[in-house]
Amino acid sequence: MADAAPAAANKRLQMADIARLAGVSVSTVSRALNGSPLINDETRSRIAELARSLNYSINLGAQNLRLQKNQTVAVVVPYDAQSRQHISDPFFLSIVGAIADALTDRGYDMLLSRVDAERLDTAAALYDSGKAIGIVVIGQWRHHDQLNALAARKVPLVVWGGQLPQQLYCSVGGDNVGGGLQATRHLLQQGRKRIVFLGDAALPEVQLRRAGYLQALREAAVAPDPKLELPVPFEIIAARAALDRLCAGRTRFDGVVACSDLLALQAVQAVRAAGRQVPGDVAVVGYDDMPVATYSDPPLTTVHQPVAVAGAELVDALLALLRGERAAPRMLPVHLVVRESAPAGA
Amino acid sequence: MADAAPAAANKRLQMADIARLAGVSVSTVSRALNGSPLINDETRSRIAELARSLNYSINLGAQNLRLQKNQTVAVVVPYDAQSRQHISDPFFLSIVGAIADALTDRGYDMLLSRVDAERLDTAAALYDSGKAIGIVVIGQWRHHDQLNALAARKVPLVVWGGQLPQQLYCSVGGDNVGGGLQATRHLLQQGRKRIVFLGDAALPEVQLRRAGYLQALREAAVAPDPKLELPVPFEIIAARAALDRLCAGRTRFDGVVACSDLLALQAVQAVRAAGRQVPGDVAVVGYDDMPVATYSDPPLTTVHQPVAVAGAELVDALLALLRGERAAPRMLPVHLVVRESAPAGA
DNA sequence: ATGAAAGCGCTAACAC
DNA sequence: GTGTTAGCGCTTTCAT
Repeated sequence: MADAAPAAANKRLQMADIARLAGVSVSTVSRALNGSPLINDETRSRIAELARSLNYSINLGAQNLRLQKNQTVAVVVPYDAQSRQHISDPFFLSIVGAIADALTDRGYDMLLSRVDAERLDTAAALYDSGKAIGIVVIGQWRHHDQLNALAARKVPLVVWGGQLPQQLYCSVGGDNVGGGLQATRHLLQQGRKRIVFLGDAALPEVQLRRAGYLQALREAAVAPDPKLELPVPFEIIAARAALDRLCAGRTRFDGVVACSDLLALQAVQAVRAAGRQVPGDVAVVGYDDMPVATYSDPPLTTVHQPVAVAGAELVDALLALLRGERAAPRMLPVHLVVRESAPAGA
Repeated sequence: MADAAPAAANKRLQMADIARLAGVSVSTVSRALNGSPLINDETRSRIAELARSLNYSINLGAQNLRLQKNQTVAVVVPYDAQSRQHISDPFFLSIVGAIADALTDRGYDMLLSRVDAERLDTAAALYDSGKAIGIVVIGQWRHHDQLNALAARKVPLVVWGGQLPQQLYCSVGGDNVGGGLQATRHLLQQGRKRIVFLGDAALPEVQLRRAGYLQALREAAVAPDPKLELPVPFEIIAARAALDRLCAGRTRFDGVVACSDLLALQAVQAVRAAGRQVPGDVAVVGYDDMPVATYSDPPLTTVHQPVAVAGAELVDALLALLRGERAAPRMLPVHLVVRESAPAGA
C-alpha cells in the first residue's frame, strides 16, 4: 500500500525513478546521463531515451551542491529607493540585454536583481548565499566605498562605471573624460561659449564627464560658470523641473552637454517650451547613443557607448576574476555621433 | 596539522564553522538563524552577531534542496536564431524590467534566459531541472503549439501574448483586437482610406491586431487590399527594405498602422525618404507607446500598452498557478494616445 | 534549550 | 560495466 500508491503521482521525477524504470542503479543513470565512458552504449542510449521521453532533467540544485559548482551570475541594477524609480533608462535596460547575451553565449545563467542604490553592499548576499558565483553591478552610484569593501572581502565583482583612484574592484566603463571632452569641444567649435552641464556629479561617471567638460573649456580659454552646472538626477521629472527653472531665470546659455539621451531630450523640450530653437539658439549633445537618438526631434548629436562590447567585457572580466586572474579595470573608447541637435556646420 | 591549517582558508564559510566558533552545534545555529522560538535570546543574538560579522549567509542551494523549495522564476525572452537578433525592441526590454520589479516586490528571484524562438519548448528545461519553479515567456511567436505542449505537461507557465482558441496555457496580453481597431478607426476618421498594415501576421498578437484593422475597415465600408498588408518581421533592417519597396512601387497609401513604435518610425523615415510628408501625405500610428514615441519626430500617435501592470499581472498569474489555482487568460485594456504623426484634426 | 543523526537528489571513490 | 556507499550544506525529528 505504501509503495504502490497509484494516486497523486505529483512529485517531481528523479534519478531513482529513472533507475527503477530502467532496471539499473542510480549510479548507472548518473554516469549514463553525464556521458561517462564506463557505460556501454546500449545501456546509455536506453537510459537517455527513457529520460528524454519522461522529460527528466538532472536536478541542478542537487548536482551543484554535490559538485560544488554553480553557473549563475548575478546582475544588479540599483534603483533609487527615494523616488521608487524603476529600471527605465534605456541605457540600463540595454546593457542588461547585452550582458544577458554575453552570459548565454558562455553558458552561464543570469540572475537579475534590483538593490537599493544606497546599499550596494547588500548585493553581496547574492554571493554569500551561493545564489551566484559572481556579481556584475551596473553603475557605482554614490557608493564607491561600499564596492571597495566588497572587493576587499574578495566578493567576485565587476562594476560598470568609471575608473577611480583607490579602486579595489574591477570596473569596465566608457571613456567618460573623453566623452565629456568630445561633446564639449564640439559645441565650442561651433562658437558656443555658455554651455550647460547636465548631470549629477556625485556619480563617478558624471564626475569624470564633467572633468572632460572643464578640460575642454580650459583648452578654449572659456571661464567655467558654476551657474551652468545643473546637478540633476537621472530621474526625468525632477530634471525637467530644474531645466524649466534654468530657462525661466536670467542665466544665458547656448549649448547643453547632457549625461544621457533622455536628459538631452528633456533639455530640448524645456528650451522649446521657453520659446527658443534647437539647435539655432541652443545646441544639445546627449550621451549613450540609444536608438531614440536617431528617431528623436531633432536627432541627437550624442556620445556613442559600445553597449554590446561592454556586456562582453563585463562578463569576460568577471570570468577572469573567477579563474583567479587579476582583472584590470578597462576603459572602452567612445565617439561622438553628430546629428542635428548640434550640427557640425557652425 | 590537519585541523589547524592556517594557510589558504579560501573555502566558503558554512554553518559548521559558525557552530564551532560559537561553541554550539549546527542544529542550534540553524535554529538561531531561522528564528526558531526554541533558542534562548542570548544564544540567538550571539550567533546572529557572529554570522553577520563574518558575512555568513545560509547556503540557499543546500537549504532549497533540504526544504524542497525554490524562489526563482525564469523569464524567457525568445530570439531569432536566423538573424541572430538580440533583445533589442524597447518593448521587450521594458516588460522585462516590469517583471523584475514585480518579482522583487513579491520576494522572488528572476532568472533571465534567452531561447531560440523556434524552440520555445526548450524553455521547459528551466523547470525540469529545478532551476526555476515557473516560467514567464515573452511572446508566443510562431509556436502556440509548443506552448500548449508545455502546459499539457503541467509546466507552470504564463505567456505574454494574445488569447487564442484551443489555448491550454495562461496568457496575459493587451487587447490586441481593440488596439488594431482603435488605431485603424482613428485613421479612417481622418478620411484616410488606403491604410497599410505593418506587421507579421504569423505572430498571434499581430494576427489579432490585424483582425481589429479589418474590422475597422469593414465598419467604414472600405475594401481591404492585400497589397497594403506588409508582413514585415520585427527586425528593423528587413522592415525598412520592405517599406522602401512599397514607397517605390505603384501602390498608393495615406495611412500606416504599425505593430511597434520602432516599425512606425521606420515607416516615417521611408515615407520621408520618398519625398512625402508625415502626417500630411501619410499618417502613421505606432504600437506600445514606449518613451521614444513622445520624443520622436514627429511624436507618435500610438496604442498604449500598460507595461507595469502587465509585469504585475504576469507574475500574479504565475504565482496563482503555483498555488494550484486555475489562472484564466487576462486581457489588459489599451488606449490610443494621439500625437502628431496622426493628429485628430482631419 | 540543545545535540545527534537521518536525509533532500545527486556524484564519485571504491568494490566486485 | 555496474552496484554500494559516503557525503555536498542544510533542516528536522527524536532524544536528552
